[in-house]
Amino acid sequence: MAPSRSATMADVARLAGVSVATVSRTLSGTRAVDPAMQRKVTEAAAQLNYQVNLVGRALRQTRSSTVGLVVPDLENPYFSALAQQLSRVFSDPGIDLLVFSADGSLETEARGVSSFLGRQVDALVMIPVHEQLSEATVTAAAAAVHTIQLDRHVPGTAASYVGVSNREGVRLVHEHVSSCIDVGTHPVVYVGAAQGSSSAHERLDSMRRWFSPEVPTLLGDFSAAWGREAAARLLADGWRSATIVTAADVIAVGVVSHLLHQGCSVPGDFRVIGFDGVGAAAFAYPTLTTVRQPVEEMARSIRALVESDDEPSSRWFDPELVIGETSPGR
Amino acid sequence: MAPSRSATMADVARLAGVSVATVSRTLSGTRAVDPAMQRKVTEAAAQLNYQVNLVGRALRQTRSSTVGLVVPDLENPYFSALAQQLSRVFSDPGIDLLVFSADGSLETEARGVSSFLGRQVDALVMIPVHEQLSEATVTAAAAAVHTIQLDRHVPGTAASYVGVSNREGVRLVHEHVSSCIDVGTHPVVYVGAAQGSSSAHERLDSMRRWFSPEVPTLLGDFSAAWGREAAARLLADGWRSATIVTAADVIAVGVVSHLLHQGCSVPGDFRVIGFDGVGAAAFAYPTLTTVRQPVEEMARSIRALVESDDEPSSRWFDPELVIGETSPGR
DNA sequence: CTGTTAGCGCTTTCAG
DNA sequence: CTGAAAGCGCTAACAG
Repeated sequence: MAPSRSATMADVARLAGVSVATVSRTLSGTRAVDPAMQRKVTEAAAQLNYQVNLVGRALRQTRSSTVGLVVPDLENPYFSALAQQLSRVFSDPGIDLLVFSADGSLETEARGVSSFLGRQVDALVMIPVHEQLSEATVTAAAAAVHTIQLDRHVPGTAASYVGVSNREGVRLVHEHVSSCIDVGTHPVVYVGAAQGSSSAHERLDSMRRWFSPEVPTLLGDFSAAWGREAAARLLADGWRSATIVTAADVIAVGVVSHLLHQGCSVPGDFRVIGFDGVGAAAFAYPTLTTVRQPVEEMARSIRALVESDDEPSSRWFDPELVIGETSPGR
Repeated sequence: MAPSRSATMADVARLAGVSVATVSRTLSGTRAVDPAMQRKVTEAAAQLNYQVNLVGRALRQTRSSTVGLVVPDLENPYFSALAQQLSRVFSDPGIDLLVFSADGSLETEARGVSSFLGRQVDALVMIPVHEQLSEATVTAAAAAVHTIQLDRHVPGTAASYVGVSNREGVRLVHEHVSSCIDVGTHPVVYVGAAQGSSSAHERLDSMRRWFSPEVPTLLGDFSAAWGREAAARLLADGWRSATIVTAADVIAVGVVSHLLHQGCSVPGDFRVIGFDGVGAAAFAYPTLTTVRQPVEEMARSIRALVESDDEPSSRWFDPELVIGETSPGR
């Protein structure tokens, strides 16, 4: 079927023999309408297969019942989990969550934000690509619309923030590891992601705080490929046993995979600990000891922020340690 | 900073001392404008921090430089991979790809589609939730705008289709398995997803065609949890060795994980084969033998369809077998 | 409860 | 090349 010009409210009004105002009121239910007219309108609309033009509505109302979400990347399972939870919590009050991927690029991120602003979103949720370099974009967003940063934090902006306490997460890891081994004599290594995102930054800082300022550190990105490479480097450097704390489950999966392929024992030789606790990684073999983030609660908290019209505020959730086979309890 | 009413073209025109038409022409570059005026406009716009209101533009132009993507679920790594690739290919020609998750629900899917239609998207890409029950929604979409079904197919609609040949995928699996074992005497089991999506359907049909009409079959959903459960059932039913073909990598990960936890050998006792070949599953231990879909090419093909204004058409890509450790070559 | 009408911000004829 | 003005489809005053 060839796309045909679609019916407008005026068409419906004409067919139903009423005014456009009555059509509008019937269809959006903003005001009482005589039941008889209501029926005529509904029938005419059905007959013409009328679909409300949200662009017209948004232009008039200067809002759009839409919340925009800008993520750095959709292939990171943690981000897709957040996106999925957010869609779900906004579905209920009839708000459409639209997702835009910045594809790891600051320029694309800026484009996504101005696109959403130009579309008159009611609120903007974003996981900033970079801790410093995304500042202009976050600031621009916050100046125009209610903006909530998620997971990653650009300091000094007027936007709200929802995330997990990375410091508490690493504290849980430290507590767990301490109860299993003697942290003073057994080596602990950190495989993280390069500075740039606040979560990477905070996790590294917390490692230094809870374990040791000199904790050996390998920094790459949030990917399984990087996990493999990091493990290869450790082995090449002569490590034969250690506790490897990682910045994300995907990294941990790569680390574990490489170690096992090289004939190392996990957790015998190497304990491995992940971060995030969402996605299929949790179901892999062996199961991961990880820090689980409460993504569902975080999503609900964001909805609450969007609905309230309070001052920008920040909320840190406490994560939870999940014991798996890559680092079992004592 | 409190969100303030943002500047409009009229404001820019006033400040620059020109007409709104000139502002429009300068900013969108649709027509030649005197360089001097151009400069005045650009400066005024910068000074007022002017951002074009895309809603006004879309209302006037009846299009929006936007393509909508409706997926059943963002947590399925295959879908997020497609979403990511699509964002990337549309980024180049300056089209925003906006993603909406139907959260597995037909109602939400319908809402997503009418939302995009109401927003005047230039084209709509959708992975239908259900092979039959999504028909009304796909048809409605196709009647209003250029619509392309992706991965899953609702028969008998006027929408284009881009996907992989599941029959060819299963043929590759059959060829591989036949070269490793005697398919006549060694058991082959299929762990799939319940009918509903065309891909699940086609993969099962192809299993029956290439292997045997009586191939033992367990149907669940596209999740690692289901993979685990299916493996548990197989063991409970007394299976001690088999080749397990699955409908997706996430399922395969769950199957492998459960088997290894129960002390079975993979691929010694059980060979396991996945489908999709994207995401972190490929980096897990042991590595998966799987059927890789050419997601990048598929995304490019969709962009080509959107850009051309031809009749609806369908395109099936050939997948590729990737040998991993869960079912090595002979 | 219903109808008329004025715009939301923008692009695009149409004159000049 | 520039400006005035119409109008995209809708909702919200306002008057009846």
